[in-house]
Amino acid sequence: MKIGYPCINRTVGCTPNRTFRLASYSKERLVETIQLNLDCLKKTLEFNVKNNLLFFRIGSPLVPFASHPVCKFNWQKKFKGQFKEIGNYFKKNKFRVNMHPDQFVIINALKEDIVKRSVREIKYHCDVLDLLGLDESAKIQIHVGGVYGDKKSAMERFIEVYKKLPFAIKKRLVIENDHLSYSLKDCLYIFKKTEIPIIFDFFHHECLNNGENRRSALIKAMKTWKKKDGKLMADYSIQKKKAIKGSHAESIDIRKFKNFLSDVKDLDFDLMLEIKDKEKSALKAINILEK
DNA sequence: AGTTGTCAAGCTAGT
DNA sequence: ACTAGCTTGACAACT
Repeated sequence: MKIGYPCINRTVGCTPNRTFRLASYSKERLVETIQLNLDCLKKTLEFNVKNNLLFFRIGSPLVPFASHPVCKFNWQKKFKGQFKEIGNYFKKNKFRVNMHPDQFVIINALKEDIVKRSVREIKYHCDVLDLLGLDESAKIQIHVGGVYGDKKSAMERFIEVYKKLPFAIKKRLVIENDHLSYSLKDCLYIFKKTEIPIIFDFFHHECLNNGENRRSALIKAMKTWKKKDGKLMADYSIQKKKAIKGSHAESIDIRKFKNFLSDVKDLDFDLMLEIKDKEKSALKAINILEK
């Protein structure tokens, strides 16, 4: 099992998610920001290697406005060498990598324009992973979304849109069970029609399920990952106290985490800790795992 | 230097 | 009607 945390490290003193306002867009600003983000990404990865945190989620703003019409600059070409270098670092250290596009990405939206922009945005995420030279086990996770009061139709729309996506996207796209609309069971239905792998979110499963315990649910989700997809990816979090259902806790609860591990650690999968204090909790988790 | 309102994009549940 | 929350922060203008 590899353990990781998403997008940003609070210790290294920089962020790989710098961006800027659309109003101040310029090619120069874009190039400058991408450079700073790549530099920080490298620094973050070095921290992770040192601490054996080998599952990492790259933040979407790595290349700001990449899928926006304002961006006409060929950043892919300009930064090709640096992406390759970071990709080699990922590979050398056997990292598991994923990305998670924003909530605006809804490929089964009713408005054609939203669908189009969503696909563009996913394509950008693919470009990043492709430029890094990562294989099909590097995934892009999205929620099914697009309910608009009729989940059944939304699922059918998702299936139809997914079928027509280019292979470059299909090979990386995975769906995540969410805490409001799509349970594991719903995702399994979509899997049956599309063979899209399911990222299993333990916390969301606690919020929305059909009575399966977490171990048996995890096993069901694991079966949706083929060999070329790599091991199942899972998200882990716990409820933040005195906050609305679904908000993520500030830090890991050691007792709960040990209990969690004892349930599932004999099963081989990679675990992303979606906890607000990021690497701080990830370090606690890896220590518990390695003990 | 520190604080605060706002930022490309959507949706849902809760108030 | 409005906002918090989502994986979530960071920018930029103002004090």
